Amino acid sequence: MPELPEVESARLVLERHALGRTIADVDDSDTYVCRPHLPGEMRAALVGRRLTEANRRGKSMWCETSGLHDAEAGPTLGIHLGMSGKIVFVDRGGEEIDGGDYWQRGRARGDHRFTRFALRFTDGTAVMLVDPRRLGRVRLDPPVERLGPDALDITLPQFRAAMARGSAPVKARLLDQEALAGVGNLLADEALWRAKLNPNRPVDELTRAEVDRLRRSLRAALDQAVAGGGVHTLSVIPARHADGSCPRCGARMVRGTVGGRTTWWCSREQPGAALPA
DNA sequence: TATAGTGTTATCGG
DNA sequence: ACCGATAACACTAT
Repeated sequence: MPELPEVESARLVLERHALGRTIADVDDSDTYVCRPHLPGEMRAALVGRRLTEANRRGKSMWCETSGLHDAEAGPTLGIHLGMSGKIVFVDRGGEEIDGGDYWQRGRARGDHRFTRFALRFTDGTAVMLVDPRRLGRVRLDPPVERLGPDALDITLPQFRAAMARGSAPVKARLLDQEALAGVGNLLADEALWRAKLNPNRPVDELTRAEVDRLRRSLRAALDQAVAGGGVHTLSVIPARHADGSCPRCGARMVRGTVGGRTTWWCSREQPGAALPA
């Protein structure tokens, strides 16, 4: 599902099409995705306004809105894609003309069965959140202040600080959105594989050189995935299966659970392994 | 029919 | 209170 690169693709869909159009109607009837709002609450807050900015930090997006009648700006619209969310833009005829294709798996273009939220504009176009699993979220004035630095912007000192606390496995720390924002399960495996670090290594046992190497690897993985439009374009992802082998050295890939998530690593290049029972 | 899953968060135990 | 591990969430694809 969406990690930073996919969310950036979704943000660009909003930026290309949703900014500047006037909101005519809002479908906020899914009370699970739109919690804690009541149905109609977001519609009442947004109709007549325009989206003026599409922002992102880690996997969270938020849009600023215009004021009504030259008044001050409106509320902030927060969007999180969860595990299966996609942002899709459709034209006046309901034809899908952008979005969604950054992650085609399990969904045909134009399949809007799982639309959970939508903004319809005065010109008849619309943006929608298509999210089969409904783990995505849309809300007003979302809390984003708890997120750590965006993984694309994080400086070396900030990255060192993010890895400096506690003794969790390094992969668990990479996934901690309060430490740094944007890294998901696949990106974490890729960065660790590139840095040749075992995902179970406790952060407090990493050398400074290893931490710095990890940041370079993460940066390279992010750049590749953002350019390619998604984490599915990363190198080690195709090897995450039962008889997968390391794309670099050919050794068998090993599967385990780290930080509560399914994790794959190279048995030869990422040694160190399982913590003693 | 049973299971895994690209994310987040409440809850529990140390 | 801090930290880390786990379950739960909702639902589809395999």
